[in-house]
Amino acid sequence: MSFVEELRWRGMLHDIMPGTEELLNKGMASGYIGFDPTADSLHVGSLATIMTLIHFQRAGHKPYALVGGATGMVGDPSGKSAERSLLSEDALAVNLKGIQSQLERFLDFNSGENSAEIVNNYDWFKEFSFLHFIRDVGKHLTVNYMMAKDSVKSRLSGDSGMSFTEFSYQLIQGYDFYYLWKNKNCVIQMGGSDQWGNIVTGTELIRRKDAGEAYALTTQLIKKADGAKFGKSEGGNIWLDETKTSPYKFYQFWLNATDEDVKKFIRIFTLLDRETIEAMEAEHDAAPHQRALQKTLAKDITIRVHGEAAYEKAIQSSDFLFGNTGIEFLSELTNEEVLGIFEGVPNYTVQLADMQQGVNVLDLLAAQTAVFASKGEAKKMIQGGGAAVNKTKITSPEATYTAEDLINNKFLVVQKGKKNYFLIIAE
RNA sequence: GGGGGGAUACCAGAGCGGUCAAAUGGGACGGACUGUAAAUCCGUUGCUUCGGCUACGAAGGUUCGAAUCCUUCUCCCCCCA
Repeated sequence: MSFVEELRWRGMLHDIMPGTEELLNKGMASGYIGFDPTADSLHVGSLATIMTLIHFQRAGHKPYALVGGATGMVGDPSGKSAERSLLSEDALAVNLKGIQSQLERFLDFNSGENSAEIVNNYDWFKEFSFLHFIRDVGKHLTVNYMMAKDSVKSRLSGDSGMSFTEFSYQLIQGYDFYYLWKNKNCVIQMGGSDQWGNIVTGTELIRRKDAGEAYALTTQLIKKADGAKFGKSEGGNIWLDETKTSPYKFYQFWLNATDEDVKKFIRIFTLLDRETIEAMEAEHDAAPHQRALQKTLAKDITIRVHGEAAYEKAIQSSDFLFGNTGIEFLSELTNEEVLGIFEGVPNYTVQLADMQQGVNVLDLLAAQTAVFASKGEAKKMIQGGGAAVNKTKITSPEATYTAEDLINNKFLVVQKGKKNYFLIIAE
């Protein structure tokens, strides 16, 4: 199946420039996607564009992943309603490194002529002087053209204005495309649908500067069925970096996808073929409570991002935390095994001596640990029946816990709501 | 340069001298139901040693008492030139 057909049935395709499909069907082509170094890790939102690159390579084309060492210094105004603050160059360097090492996990860098490559646009911008840039690049595009872009238009009509720096962003990204086209024979740029304007500036530059042909393709922005932004959970982003989002939490994020979303996600985020997915959907509809789709989705992505071992651990933790296993189960484990199960679950340390004296729940959960932000919140939550210790609901804000309650004389398992677990370690 | 309007909790937005820790809606969080779904319903949404304390753009002032009135400042919007 061709690359474009693949994206199409998976529901990933958003927009494609005429001629793109024909070109790709003629044989191997090179294409790229840029990644913004706005943080030191990619998140699940970037995963969709990574999948695009993976499909691109699997279809026999040569993928380039561009990390934006130069563009990151300017800041993409697309989708932003206000001027962004600039990242320091130090922070940028850290971010670039983090993102680059993550990208390396997903693509095949050893597959002959269509091996993936990672490039950094800082490499061709660092020696490019401002004067040469405005002569060689800026001269080819009119301000009128640049102002017609949505990302610029919306800012000009808004209240916050737009700096020259951000206005010029599209030229920088446009030149990236030109550079890769010229030097790496890169004929297509891909990206999320919000990147269409920037990408087309590139094809336009290539046309006007060298009368060359280049192509563009964008993918659907992922939204949840209820319209909410994809990739957030309990107030935080879901990152690919295991120190920012533990594999357990990562696994849980996918496992909790709604029935409606999961059918979309499994097409976008896994490489399973159409027959397999459709068969699985039928199975899911017959027994939705088994959540076969969610489990498959979560497994597939967790393994791809964090590896088999991390997945096994996530399963083990999930089985204990959400399965029928009673709290007694923990007493049969060694301390190391308990810690293993709770790896990725936030934990706090308290004094064993205090526990021997007995500690009031509010002090325990809001003062000695940060399970709750304040005693008031803890109190309300307990009164609302939303907190539990060792899988047993806390009945009153006056309750006291002692060393007697510790499992293995060391652990206390705390739940805030049904899904948020905390481990308290007494030592 | 002249004239007018505005700034309230995560967001939107009421309140215009005491009954205001501040209506209402959204969001977020929790509970029930369930499948660790969706929908629905219910509850919570400043801190507290529960005596109070800090809060309505900032700083002062009037008053027994201010989110509400006055002064100055900062920022935003609109109209005229």
